[in-house]
Amino acid sequence: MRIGTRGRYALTIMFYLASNYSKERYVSLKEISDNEGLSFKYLEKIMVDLNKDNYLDVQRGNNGGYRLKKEPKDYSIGEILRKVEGDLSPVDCINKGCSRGKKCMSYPFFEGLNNEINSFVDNKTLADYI
Amino acid sequence: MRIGTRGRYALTIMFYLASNYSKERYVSLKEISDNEGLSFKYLEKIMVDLNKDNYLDVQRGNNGGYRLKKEPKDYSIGEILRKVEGDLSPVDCINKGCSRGKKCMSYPFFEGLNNEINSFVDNKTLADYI
DNA sequence: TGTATTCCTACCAAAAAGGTAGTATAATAC
DNA sequence: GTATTATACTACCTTTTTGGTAGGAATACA
Repeated sequence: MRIGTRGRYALTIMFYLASNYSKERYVSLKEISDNEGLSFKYLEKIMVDLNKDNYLDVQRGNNGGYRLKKEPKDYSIGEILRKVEGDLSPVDCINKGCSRGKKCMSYPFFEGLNNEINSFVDNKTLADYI
Repeated sequence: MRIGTRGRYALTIMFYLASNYSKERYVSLKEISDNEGLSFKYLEKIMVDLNKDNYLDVQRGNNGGYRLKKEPKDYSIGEILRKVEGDLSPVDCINKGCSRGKKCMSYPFFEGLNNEINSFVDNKTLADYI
C-alpha cells in the first residue's frame, strides 16, 4: 500500500507546474529541483515516464522547460500516479486474473478496495489542491 | 499501492479458519498449506505476526493448530492486514508528519486517500466475504 | 516416549527502490 | 556560428524490501 518517491515527486512537479501555469513561460527542472530540494538527475528520469504520450509541453534550450498542456482541472491525480508508478491496483490478480477460481474469498475484497482507490484518485485533479 | 504475499496469505489463512470455524476443532497450518498450495514454512513465519497479542486460539501438539477466538464478523480485514503488512498508509508523511510544511499540496490528497483506504478495509470483516 | 504440532532464530537470493554519471541532442541568444 | 542552457538517452550502482528456506527447540497429547 505504498506510493514511492516516483509518485510523490511526480505530484510535486505537477503541482509546481500547475501553480506556475502560464502560457508565457516554461519551467525548467532545475528550477523545480532547486526549489523543492530534490535531485535534478532523478527528476529527469521521472520525467521520462511522466511525459509519455506528450503529456506536457516541452521546450529545450535557453528559457526552455516544461509547461502544462491542459488546465490543472484536466489533470487527474490518478493519471499522474499511473504514469510513473504503473498500475495502482493493490494486487496483481485484479488485472492478471485470479488463479484460485471461485473459491477465493479474498478476490471480491480486493476488487472493492481497488475500485475505492481508483475512483478516489481519478476523481481528484490538480485544481482540487492548489 | 501494493499488498504483498504476506497480506494475501494472511487473508487466505483467516478465511480458511473462518470457513472452518468450530469450537470443536483446531486447524493446523499443515492442513492450510496443503489445501492452498502454499509454503508451510512461510506461513509459519507469517503466523508470528498474525498471532501477535493472542489474536487467535492456539494449541500445540497432536490435533493442535489455530482457531478463531472471536466470530468472523469481529475480525476486520484492516486489522488482519495491518498485523502482517504493518501500517497501510500510502505515504510515510501521514504518520511521521510532513516535512514540507504548509506549502505541500500533496499532503491533503494523501490524507484523503489514506482515509478512503483505511475506512474501507476497517469496515469489512471476514463475515462479509464467506 | 513417540509423534504432531507450534515457536524461535538464522540465513539467503532475487527484485524493486532510489538514486548517480556521462554523453548526445536541440533550441535560443548573442 | 558558437556558447549556453535546456531536455533526452543510456548505463550503472547501492540499499532496502520481498519472498522465501532451513534447522532445531518447546509443548501437548495419545
